[in-house]
Amino acid sequence: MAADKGVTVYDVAKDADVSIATVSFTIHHPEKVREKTRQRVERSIKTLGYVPSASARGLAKGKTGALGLYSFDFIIERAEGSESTAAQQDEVQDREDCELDERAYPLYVDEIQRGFELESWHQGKTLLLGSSTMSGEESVTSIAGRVDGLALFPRDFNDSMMLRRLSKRMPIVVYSRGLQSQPVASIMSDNASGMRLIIDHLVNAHGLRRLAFVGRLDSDDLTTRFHEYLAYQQKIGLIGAEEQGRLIEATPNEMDAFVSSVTTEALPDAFVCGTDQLALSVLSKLRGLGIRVPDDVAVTGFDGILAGRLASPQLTTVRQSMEEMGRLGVKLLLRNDGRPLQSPELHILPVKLMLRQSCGCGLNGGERSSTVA
Amino acid sequence: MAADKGVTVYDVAKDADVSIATVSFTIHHPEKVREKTRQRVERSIKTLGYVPSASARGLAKGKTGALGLYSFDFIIERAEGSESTAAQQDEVQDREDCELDERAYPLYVDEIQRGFELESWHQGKTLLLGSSTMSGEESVTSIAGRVDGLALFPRDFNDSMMLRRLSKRMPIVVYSRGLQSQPVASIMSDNASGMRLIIDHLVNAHGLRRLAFVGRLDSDDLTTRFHEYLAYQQKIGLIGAEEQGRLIEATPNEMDAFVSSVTTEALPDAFVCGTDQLALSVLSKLRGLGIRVPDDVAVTGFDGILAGRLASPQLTTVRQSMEEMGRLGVKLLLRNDGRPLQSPELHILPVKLMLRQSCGCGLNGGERSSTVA
DNA sequence: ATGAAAGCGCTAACAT
DNA sequence: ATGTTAGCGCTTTCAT
Repeated sequence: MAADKGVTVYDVAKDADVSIATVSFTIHHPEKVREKTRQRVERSIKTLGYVPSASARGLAKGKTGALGLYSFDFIIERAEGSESTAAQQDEVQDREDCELDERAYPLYVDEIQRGFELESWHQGKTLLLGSSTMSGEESVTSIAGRVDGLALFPRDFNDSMMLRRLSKRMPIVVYSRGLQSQPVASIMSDNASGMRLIIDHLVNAHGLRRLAFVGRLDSDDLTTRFHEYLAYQQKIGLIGAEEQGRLIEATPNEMDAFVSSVTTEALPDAFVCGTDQLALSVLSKLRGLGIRVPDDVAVTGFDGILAGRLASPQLTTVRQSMEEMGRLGVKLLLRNDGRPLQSPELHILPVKLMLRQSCGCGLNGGERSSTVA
Repeated sequence: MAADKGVTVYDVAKDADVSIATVSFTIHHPEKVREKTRQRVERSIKTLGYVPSASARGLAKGKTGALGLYSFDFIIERAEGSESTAAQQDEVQDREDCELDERAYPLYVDEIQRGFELESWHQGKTLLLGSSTMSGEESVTSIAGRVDGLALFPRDFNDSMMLRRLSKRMPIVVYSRGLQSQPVASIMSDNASGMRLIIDHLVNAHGLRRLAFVGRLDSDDLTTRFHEYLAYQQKIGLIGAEEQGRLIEATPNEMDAFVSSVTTEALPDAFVCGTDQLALSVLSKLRGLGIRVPDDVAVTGFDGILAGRLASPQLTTVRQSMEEMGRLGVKLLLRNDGRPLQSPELHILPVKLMLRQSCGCGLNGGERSSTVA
C-alpha cells in the first residue's frame, strides 16, 4: 500500500508469464504476437497499472518523442510587469484585483506558443516548455537534453556557440530572428511588406506625410521594420535620401522619450509604432495628454495582438499569422525524420494590414484588411 | 561535420582524461574535485558542447525533474471553437482575420496554467504540457511516464482506475473537482461563498429577488454553485424549502434553452450564470433580443476571466485566484520530496466578488471588490 | 580525489 | 511466435 514505486516491464512479464521482449513487442507490434498472449499481456498491463518509463524508452531509442519551446524571459518579464512597472499604473483603476494586464495579454509569443502546442499535440509529440528563469544557458541546456527538437525565442541571444552546438545535435527553430550564420530554421514575418502596407495606406488613403517611428531597435523585427520605414519613404519621395526619418526611441515601459518628443516638437501626422504593445502605450499617453486619435494624429501598430482589437480606438496594425508561425515551427522540427539542419533557412510568413480606427479608418465599426504574400 | 549525434560523458571523460565518474562528480559536486581536474573537465564540457541526456539521467536517478500539466481537451475545443460554433458567429465582424476569440481567451484554464508555469520554473522544474488530442488514456499515460508529478484538469474523468494507479506512482493534483475517493490533492475555489456573495449583493444592494440560474451541472464547480444558489436562497427566505429555484440549462454554445426561457417566460430580476463564459453569451443574447443590462435585468458571472472585464457592460462576477491555484498545484506536487499522497486532500481557495456594471453597480467606471477567506 | 562497475527500464537485434 | 541479451548514458556505491 505504500510507495508502489514503478511497475516495470519485468513485473508485467512475470505477471503475464512471458519475457520482457514479448511485453515490449505486444505494445509496439500487437499484430505480431499471438492473440492469446497479447490478451494476457494487456490484461497484466492494465491490472498492474503499468506506465512505461519515458526515460528508459528514450535512452534505448535515442529519441525522446518530445519537442521543446524555449522563451527567453518574455514570460517572466510579463509576470513581473504588473508589479514593477510603476509607469503603467497611472491610469489603472483596480490593478490589485487582476493579475493580467488586458493590454498585453495574450502576447505575441503566447499566440505563437498556442500554434506550437496545437501542432505538437496534433503530431503526437509532447511539449516541453522552458523559460530562462535561472541561469540562461544552464536552463536551455537542461531542456535541450529532453527533446528531439527545439524552438527558441532568442532575446539577446549572443551566445551563438551554444546554438551551434545544439544545432548539430537536433533541429533548431528560431523565431523572430534571421540567423543566417547558423544551421537553424528562422521563422519571421514579412516585416518589410507590412511596413510598406502601413505607409502606403497612411499616405494614400489618409494623405498623411509627416510620420514618426516609435520603438527601440532591439530586435531583428524592429530593425527590419525601421529600415523599411526609412527606405520606403525615400523610395516614394516622402523623405530625402540623406534624411534619417524621425525615430523616437521608446520602450513600452519607458515612454519618456515619446512624451518629451510630443510635448517639445510639433506633432507628426502619424506615429508608426514598432509593435502593438508600444502603440497601445502611445495611445494611452496621448489620451493623457489630451491629444485625440485619430483626429489629431494617427497611430499604427505591428503584430496584431488581441489587445489591439479591444483598444479604443481600435488599433490599425499589421497582423502576423502567429498560430501559423507556431505550427510551422513544429513541422520544421519534424521534417527529415528529425535530423539536424545542414544549413541556415529563412521562412518568411505573409502579413495582413488590419485597418481599424486608430489611423482614421473604420470609425463606424467596420474592419478591413489586405494581405500580402 | 555531419550528424554529431550526441556527445556523452564518455567523450568528455576521454577528452579530459578522467573517468566518467569524475565527469559526473564535477557536474554535481564541483567542490569535491580537485581544482585542476574540475577546470579540465569543465573545459572539455564546453569545448565538446556536452548536453546531458535527460533520459539517461532520469533512468539512473529514478526521477525526471519535470512536472506535467494535462488538460482534457479544453484547448482543443477552444481551438476548434471559432470554426465549429456557428452560433457564436452572428455578431462577429471579421472572424477570418483573427483566430482568437476575445470573449474567451485567455480562459480559466489558461490563467491557472500560467501560474503553474511560473511556479514550475521558479522551482527549477521543466514543464510538460499535455492534452487529450489522441486517445485520452494513452495520452495521459504517455505524459505520466515523463514526469515526477502531474496536475490534471479532469473533464469527464470517469476512469478513476487510472487515476488511482497514477496516484500510487507519483503525486497527483486535480483541479476543479473534489475527488475524495482517491489519494489526490484537489484544488477548488470557494464556490459556495462566492455564490453567497453574489446573492447577498443582488438582494441587499439592488433589491432583486427573482433570480434565475443559467448553466448545466456538468462539473463539480457548477454543481456546487447551483446547490448553494438554492440552499442560500432558502436560508434567507428568498425561496421556499420545497422549491427548486429557477434553473436554465444552457451551455455556452447551445443557448437555445436560455433564449426560449427568456422569450416564453417572464424576465427574472437577474440571471445568475454558472461561469463567465456563459454570462458573456447571455449578455450577447440579451443584446440581440433588445433587452438591456443591467436596466432590464442584471447578469452575473463566475470565474473572473479577463474577457469579463472587457465586456460591455463589464461583468460582475466572482473571481478565483487562478494564478494562485496554478502555483499551489506545483507546490503540492513538490512537497514531501515528491512522494505520492497517502490520502485525499481538498484545498479550497478564497474568492473575491468583483462588482462591475452588469449587476447595476459601477456604471461610472469604478470597480469594487470584497473578499472572502 | 578518482576509478571501476553495477544497475536504472526499455528496445531491438539475434536466437530459438 | 517468443525468449536472450546487449547496450542506451548516467548516477552512485564501493574500492583504491
